Amino acid sequence: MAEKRRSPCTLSVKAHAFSVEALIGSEKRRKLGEDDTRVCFLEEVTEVLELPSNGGEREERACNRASDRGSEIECVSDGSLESCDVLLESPHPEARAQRAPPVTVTVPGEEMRVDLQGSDLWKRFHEIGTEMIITKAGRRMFPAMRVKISGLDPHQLYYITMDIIPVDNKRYRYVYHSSKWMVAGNADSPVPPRVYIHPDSPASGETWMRQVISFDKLKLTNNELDDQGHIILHSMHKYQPRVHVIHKERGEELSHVRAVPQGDGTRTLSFPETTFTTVTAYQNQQITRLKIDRNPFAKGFRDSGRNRMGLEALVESYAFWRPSLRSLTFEDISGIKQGAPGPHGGVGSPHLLSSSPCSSPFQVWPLSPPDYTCSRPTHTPLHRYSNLPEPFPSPTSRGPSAYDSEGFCSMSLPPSQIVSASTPPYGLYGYAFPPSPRLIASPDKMAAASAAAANQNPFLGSSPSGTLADSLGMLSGGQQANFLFDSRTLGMAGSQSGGGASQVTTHMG
Amino acid sequence: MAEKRRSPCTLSVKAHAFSVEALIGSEKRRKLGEDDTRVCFLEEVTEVLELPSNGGEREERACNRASDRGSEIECVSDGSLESCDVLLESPHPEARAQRAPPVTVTVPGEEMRVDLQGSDLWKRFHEIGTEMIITKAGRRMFPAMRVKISGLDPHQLYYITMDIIPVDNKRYRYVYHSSKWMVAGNADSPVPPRVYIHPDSPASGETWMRQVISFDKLKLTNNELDDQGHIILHSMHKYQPRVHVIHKERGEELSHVRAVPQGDGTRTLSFPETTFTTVTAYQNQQITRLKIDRNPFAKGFRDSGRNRMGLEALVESYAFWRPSLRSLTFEDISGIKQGAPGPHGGVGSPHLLSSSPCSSPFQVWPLSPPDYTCSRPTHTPLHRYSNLPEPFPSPTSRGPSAYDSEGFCSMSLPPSQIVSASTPPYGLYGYAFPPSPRLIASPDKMAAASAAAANQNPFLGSSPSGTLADSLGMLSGGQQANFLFDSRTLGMAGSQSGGGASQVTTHMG
DNA sequence: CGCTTAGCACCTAGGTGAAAATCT
DNA sequence: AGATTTTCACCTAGGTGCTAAGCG
Repeated sequence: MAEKRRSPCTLSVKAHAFSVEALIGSEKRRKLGEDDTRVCFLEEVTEVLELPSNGGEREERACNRASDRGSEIECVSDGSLESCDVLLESPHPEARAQRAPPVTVTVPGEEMRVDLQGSDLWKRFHEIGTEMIITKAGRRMFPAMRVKISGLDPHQLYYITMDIIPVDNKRYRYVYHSSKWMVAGNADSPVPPRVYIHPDSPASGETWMRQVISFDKLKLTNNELDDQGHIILHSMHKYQPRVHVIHKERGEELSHVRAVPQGDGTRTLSFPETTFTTVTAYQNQQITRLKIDRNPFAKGFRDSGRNRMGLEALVESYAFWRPSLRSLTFEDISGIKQGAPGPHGGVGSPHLLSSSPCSSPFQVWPLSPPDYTCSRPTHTPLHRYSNLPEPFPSPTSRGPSAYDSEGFCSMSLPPSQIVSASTPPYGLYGYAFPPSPRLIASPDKMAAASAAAANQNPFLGSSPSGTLADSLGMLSGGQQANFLFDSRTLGMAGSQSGGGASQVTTHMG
Repeated sequence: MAEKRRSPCTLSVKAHAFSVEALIGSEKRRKLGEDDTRVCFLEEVTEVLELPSNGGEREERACNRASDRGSEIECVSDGSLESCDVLLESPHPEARAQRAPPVTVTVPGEEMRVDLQGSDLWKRFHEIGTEMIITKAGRRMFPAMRVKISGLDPHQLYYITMDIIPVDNKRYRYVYHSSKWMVAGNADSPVPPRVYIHPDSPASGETWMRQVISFDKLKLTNNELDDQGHIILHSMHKYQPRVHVIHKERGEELSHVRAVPQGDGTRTLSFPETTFTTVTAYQNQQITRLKIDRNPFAKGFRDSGRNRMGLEALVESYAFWRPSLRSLTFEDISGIKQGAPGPHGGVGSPHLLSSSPCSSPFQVWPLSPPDYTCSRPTHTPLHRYSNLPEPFPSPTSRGPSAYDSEGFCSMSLPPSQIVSASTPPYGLYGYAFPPSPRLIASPDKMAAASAAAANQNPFLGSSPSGTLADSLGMLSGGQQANFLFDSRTLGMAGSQSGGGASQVTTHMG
């Protein structure tokens, strides 16, 4: 099966050029793990920013971005064991200084909190320097943005949208020699701004809060003439995704166009760890690896997994095609290893083919953390890299935590843990959330809703799922009957739902 | 490849019991074909029915159905070459007699027309006796309901929903001996009524009219405890799908629940050829065959196709596993044939393994058309069976018309037409409509919409696709700026869009 | 015996990065 | 030489009817 692939055990041509630094990666932080949903005990951080109109460094950099409407919240809080210094980082110090109270609040006392799901994975990428492939036909993001929102008025309607704005006005190029992104000039000319409207929009606050709001259907393209509605970006630029929560005013659906996104009923949220650089082909091998290890659709490029033959068979077949097994080069080893860090360690020769570039003769620790400033628009301190030399986890151990498996270095782990890689990583990350049909942000809007028995008219009666009611606007409550979430309540709720996720709390009317 | 299937060339165990009548089928009507979208020159039929409140035979039969709200339109018009008598049929003669003018019309002069897409295929099934499988997990319908609507107010918002009501209060069983559905008692107790809300809802009339509105994501289940929002039905009962067009009143989205579906802003449409009997396993072999031949997902059960080996290889491999090739039984032949009516005729022995039960020694014409009255709630005359003995089409010819390929009898066609089956039926029927991304009823609502360049604020500016505007309710027009379609205009439009489709025109406010 | 269910092989549909080809 | 496009094998995800087993 695996032999069908033309060269399953070799790095790309660019592998000849990658640097040792790039192969090592700044791995650390191994959590008690419970996937992305593990509990966060850290205090949430509230950053309510009011960008007056135009101004500040960012405004000058961002060409096509669609900001400057409503208040913008940036959240960097983190439930992981990472240094809490990060919590106070902000890519926009000038904006943080303006920290302003929320403007007119339609529902006084209501407080909205947003958790970024999969924050840990995002940070793993961010530490390396997240890259997102863009293609003419449109390419999904991985990871995808997933948020969980609290504090909405359950009976009000909201649109939730996402856009992606430039982080600066620079163009970048990746220097293999130094494994760094370097400025390569000014940004290209603006592209048509686009917004991805979450397909469940509009929906009630109740509906939104009940589900993880996923943007995994969103696609990025570099085709400026795209007619598929994908988000158009420039390659080799840095971007920041943003989520917008837009309160739908009753009776205003067909008018007051401009008021919708600009009014106080709109909140804009961004998570600095979700910034990324657009590419048409991955530049950093670590990014490639992490994508392959975590994106289920790239499973074909993992050599671990249940369908894999054992080490012996692999070596045999490999020797069959490449008779000079004994004269394996670094490229050979890396190639084998890159995809097959899994089931071998426990049964075969864990040293010969153990699992990562780290085991290569070139393996070294970086003397200093890589400079990621190019990948972050801020002056963020690099605290997170301070504990780099921690032992790496098993590259493919598939324990209860999705974040325990990375596929990097395994040398410090006993072979038994490596063997556990043979159990496939099904259901990791959000792609296999526990099937809670109504709660998953479905592409279909779960449109078929129970119209509640006991009534001949399917449009009458209560709607257990709420979907029908949401879609048909049959909610009985109104602005007079709002649920009020205060910050204390939400803070407590954080220990139930938002573990490990970036969070933000704000007021919204 | 094909040999992997355990018994690719045998009928099911039930094959021993099927009747010759069931194998023959009432085939006829071979059109010039242009798929489902071929032009219809027949005059459209308008049937505006006002079901007063309760009354009529049907009301007594339907137990759980959610009718009796708004006016209900039944349409049986047809653009095919079928006898035009059908055009005047109605399953509800008593209702037809009442043919009433539309009730309060919000927009005077506006006339709504609905075309059933794929009407020809529906009729093919209907002639046999459509069966739909229901499962615990939910099963899609095939064919799926697809309609095209004209005459809506482009600037108003509408919900489009579908429900499925019992045709009578009977339970049925299929008698293999006579290939008929027979009444087997009274209907089972009612099930929770459910409504499938088209995922694009709500959307503007403009949006709805621009696309084929497909209900192919709808699923049927026999699980009365279903929590997936699927439509719950009883097995072995007869049902009629209905489409509802519900005008969304501005400002009423959160109240006046009952008014929404009952008011004059609601139109209910049903197409008698879409009635079906629910089953947990197909009863009539003809239905099985037609499903396999037309549903792309059942392609694995067709033995035609590009990946198929030639007849010789097929026979060889068949003989390999079943050494008694020379003593092929009818079951053997039927088995081969059932799946492989395709590439053999032109190259090998078209008589030995040619393509259908019709070529079996049992092949006969039915002396009288099968009694389908059970499958139709009406006293519809059986005109459509009058021209039964017409030559059958190529079973797998894949010409420009999806309706030219059926997989029944090929004996009257030259081998060359049969060989053409080797070109796969990709893109037939609606599953592969010409990709007009914005116009296809997408599960995603095409949420990422262009916010029109030229504006920093993505929520401002015009929306070329209309999607953003529709979703955010930013249409500038209102009730004062309605497009008016009169019946003449719509009739002309029929030659562009609704060819071969069932149509209905009504007034709607 | 009739009907239902669960597992299966076989598909469609489409998301991956690799690699080669092409563009600039 | 760098960036982009295209094609491909290999996946996920899920829709088919078949089959055998289960149920009443």
